[in-house]
Amino acid sequence: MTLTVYNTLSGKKEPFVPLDPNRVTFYACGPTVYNYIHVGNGRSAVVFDLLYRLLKTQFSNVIFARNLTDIDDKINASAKAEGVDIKAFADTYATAYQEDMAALGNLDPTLQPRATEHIPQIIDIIERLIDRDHAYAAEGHVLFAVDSMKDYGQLSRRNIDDMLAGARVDVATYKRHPMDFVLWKPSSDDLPGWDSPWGRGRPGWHIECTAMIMAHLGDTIDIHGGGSDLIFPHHENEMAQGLCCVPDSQGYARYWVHNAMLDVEGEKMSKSLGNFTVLRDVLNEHPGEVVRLTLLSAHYRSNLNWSEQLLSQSRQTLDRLYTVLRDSQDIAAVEPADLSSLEAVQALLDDLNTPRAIAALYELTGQFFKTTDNAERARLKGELIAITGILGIAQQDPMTWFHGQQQDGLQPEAIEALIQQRQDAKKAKDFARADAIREELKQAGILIQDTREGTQWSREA
RNA sequence: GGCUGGAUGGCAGAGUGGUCAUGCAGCGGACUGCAACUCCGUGUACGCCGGUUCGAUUCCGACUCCAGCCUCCA
Repeated sequence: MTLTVYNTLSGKKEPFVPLDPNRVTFYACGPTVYNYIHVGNGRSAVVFDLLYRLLKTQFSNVIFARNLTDIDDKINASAKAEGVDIKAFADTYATAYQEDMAALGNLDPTLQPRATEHIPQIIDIIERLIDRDHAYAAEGHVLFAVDSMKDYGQLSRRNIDDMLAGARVDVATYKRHPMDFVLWKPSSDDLPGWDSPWGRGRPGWHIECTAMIMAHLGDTIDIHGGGSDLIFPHHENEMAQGLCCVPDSQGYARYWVHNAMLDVEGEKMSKSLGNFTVLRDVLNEHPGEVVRLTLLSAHYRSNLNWSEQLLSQSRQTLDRLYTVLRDSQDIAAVEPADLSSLEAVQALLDDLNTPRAIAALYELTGQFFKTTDNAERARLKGELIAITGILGIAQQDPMTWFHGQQQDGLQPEAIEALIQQRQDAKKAKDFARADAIREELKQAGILIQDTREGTQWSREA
């Protein structure tokens, strides 16, 4: 069973065959660091982290780069509005981004290149584009000439004329063609800038990704990922640059993978609409694994409507998975001999079908609770661990999951003591006393269960 | 206006030309002193209209509605 992915470029689901199986190259668009990311941004990051994990099960050497765009007019404007240093401002949010990624359980990418560290490479690509007549300098700007490329619009399946019909922007006088986009723009003294053949300036959007890809991954990469809202213009323009700056290019990215948007009440969650939920606010209220599972609960190419109800369902799912792990603490997991024979893994290999994988996980838990055969339980535990390992969920110790962090309130020793008192009361048939203790614990946010494994407790979500 | 995707039971969400998705919630039952956990049982779901077919939620066409992109956006 091999991995298949939906390729935006072809509009079809295709088997994934890397150019070089010994070096799989994968680039995902990271954030422009000018504020805290919202949950929708988190979805993209989780989806591509999952793809990274999955690729690692199939190939020994996967190079995964996720960039940080730390030079951008929005950064400049926001920093100025707050009256802080631009670089310090960008660094603040870059750090916050890393924290958010970790909280979601995302692995560290192989590389996390930053735009400002690739200015020479950016200038080099622009020069090559000019040399090859795909770009031109005008009034301190350098622009990419879209009509110099016959397939421009291929990725987003649109032609220049159609786009012009819907265009609502004023066309800058220095553009030869209205759709031409900026590769380099002049910086005034109060803005970040670098010396270049076209004067002191800074890169336009799009170009930094191409520079980082070519610097670290190569002229042709296997997979390029990002949100579907980046298909046009961002990825279209990246592809145009990437193809045009290389003679006889073998392709810029061979597979384009795009995740669908997160919705709020049927509408895209976005910064411009202002209907977003800041990811770290959610992470303050819910465990990272709950947020992660929620973001994976729909297929990545389907819109996902964000809601509290969804979060609590994910919480329940994780409780169930952790219940299996808790009940099997004294059973050694048996590692599956063939990972790709597992239903859940097959589902994931089929274009990251996470809902089917989660359903398969449920099947496992059901089998686990039904059987009393420890050999089978050991096998099921092993399968569950293998699958949750790929999904990046249920990675904690089950007792840590249920007992939570040592916070304020009742400490474990006190809780255990009360539970013992309740056991004694039950033994003495003093059920009123037993229930009173249970109620007392509940008031303290502690729930107890008399399971077949003995009395268990957990902190209320 | 152009281009992409969607429309599945109370909710979430897969999938399929003809027998089951799955989960949550609900209902009934087992277990339990009671709860909870766990188990068992329980639902005339596939936007609308045509067509193809022995048979369509699934294929084809029209229609309605929704979302996304065409401007910064994951």
